[in-house]
Amino acid sequence: MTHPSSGRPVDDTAHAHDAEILSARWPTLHSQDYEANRLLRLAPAAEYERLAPHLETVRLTRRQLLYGPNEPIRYVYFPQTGVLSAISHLHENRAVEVGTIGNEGMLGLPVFLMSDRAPLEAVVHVPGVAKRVSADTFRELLHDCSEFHMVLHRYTLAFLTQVAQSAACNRVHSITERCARWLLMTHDRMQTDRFPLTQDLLAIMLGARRPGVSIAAAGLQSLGLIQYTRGRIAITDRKGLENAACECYGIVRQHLDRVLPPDAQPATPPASS
Amino acid sequence: MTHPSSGRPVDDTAHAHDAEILSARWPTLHSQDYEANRLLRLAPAAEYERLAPHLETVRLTRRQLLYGPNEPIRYVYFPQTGVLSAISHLHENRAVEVGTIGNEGMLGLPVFLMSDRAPLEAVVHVPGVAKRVSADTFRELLHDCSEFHMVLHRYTLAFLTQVAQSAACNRVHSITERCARWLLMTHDRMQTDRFPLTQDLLAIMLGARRPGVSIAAAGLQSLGLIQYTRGRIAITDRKGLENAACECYGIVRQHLDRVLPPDAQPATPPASS
DNA sequence: AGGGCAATGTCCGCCATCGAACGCAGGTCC
DNA sequence: GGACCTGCGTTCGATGGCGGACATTGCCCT
Repeated sequence: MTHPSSGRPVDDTAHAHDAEILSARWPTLHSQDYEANRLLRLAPAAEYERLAPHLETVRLTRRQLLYGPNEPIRYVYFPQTGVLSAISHLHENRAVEVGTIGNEGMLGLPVFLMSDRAPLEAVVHVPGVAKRVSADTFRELLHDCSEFHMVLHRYTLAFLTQVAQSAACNRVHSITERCARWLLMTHDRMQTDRFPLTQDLLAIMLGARRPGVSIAAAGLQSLGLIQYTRGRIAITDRKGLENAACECYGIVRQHLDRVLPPDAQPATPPASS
Repeated sequence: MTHPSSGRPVDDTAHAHDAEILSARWPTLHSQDYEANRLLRLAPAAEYERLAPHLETVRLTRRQLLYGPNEPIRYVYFPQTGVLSAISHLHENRAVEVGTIGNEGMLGLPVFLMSDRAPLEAVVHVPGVAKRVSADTFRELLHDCSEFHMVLHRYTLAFLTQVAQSAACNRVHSITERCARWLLMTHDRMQTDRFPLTQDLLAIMLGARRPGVSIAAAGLQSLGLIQYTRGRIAITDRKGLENAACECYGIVRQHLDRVLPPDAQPATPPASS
């Protein structure tokens, strides 16, 4: 099932049809070609080089559980593609997404924040590829990476902001608004307009019932904003979706891009100037 | 209106009747007597001493705005008594609390996290006293305080957990449950069973309407769990309240106490071993 | 081609909460 | 003592979303 040859992604549970997504990218791990993950991209060259040998590229498959609530976190993930979710579980069967992680961020903040676990579950939402480091190695390496340390601080704040906004949003906004917001956030983290997503899953993400999401999604579709069939969804009118979504989308996005500009270079320049 | 003599708290808007709360405490800023704030308490002596000269004690008055959304944060606050709230503001008039801060924590995490602002508002909820440092000084001092740095990392995680839990809680639990939870969280941060609190304010905190809170509060009172009149509330049956509250209370509390034990000593022991 | 499952559409009754208003009472100030 | 404000209780209709169930429709598998 896996393909244990040299540079290939480690993969426990891959489906064959996920493979083509990543065909172009992986053997060039630690050189200066474009790094898809925003955080790694913002690491200065020296610190990136230090990290690189310990980064392994793995494939993330749909619904894969990366860690459970209050379980020790064994790896820290830097997604290149795909989308992950941090999910809070309440008393049996109720579960709500509290945070979304894609190539703008990392999964495993608790490791950075001096703990080895958190009461959240991490699940793969949209399949993709990530680089990962073992938690222990990561902890050690951080000592010598002051610049990257700061990058992670900023990301921590951005993530905190996202979660905080969700707390308010979950209280105030309608299913349709939240649905639109969620789709936009996911779209931001994707390279294509089409991605796999069932309404079942979406319902959990939004902390709503599936029929409710069904209606909301049908509404958005009838407005021509999205289009979906059996677990595949396509964003067909982004502007329109932004209108349909609540303000929360813009607030979180702007804050993220302010503290971690998507096109910024590392503060200690690679070689020039 | 203020009292600019030597060690006295700076105070822009104090009401006279808040004064007795703090009569015993303030002139002994930087010595090793018991520090009321859990984070400062966990700082090793050397680092605490470095911080101490820059800490000024201020009085926090009810409804005082400590900073507004997206405003530069000028001070970092370590409450000794009283309770603060981080509030998310949505499109005009809707506002929801996303985090609570008392003597277990600090206000101004964005400063620690390499930013100078966040889209949250910070308001005093229950009057009290806090130590504060200017944001700039705090940033500088942090470089030399690696142990305290770690403490703050842990607190960041605890706060993140609290906010994440609120996101889920806000989506799922009833007003009564959230009301009970909120009272418990506040009670944890208080030294007494009675404190000022209007249902108006409580409604904002819970992101609900005032009449809704009125009913929930009346319910809790009729069960003998609390008691209130005109802006003063008393916790009369803590155990009972814990039963009435949702699981979120316990989850957040346990997580906090695990990453930052309330009675722990600084990791670099004062003199022994 | 047909069985079966996964994903979606839809219907019902119901309840918590909303939105907006009005009435009352305790405390404060003149 | 009276005016006033703030905090609390309560009412009414409206409604979004819940809980649970059932009917469809693609897609996959054999």
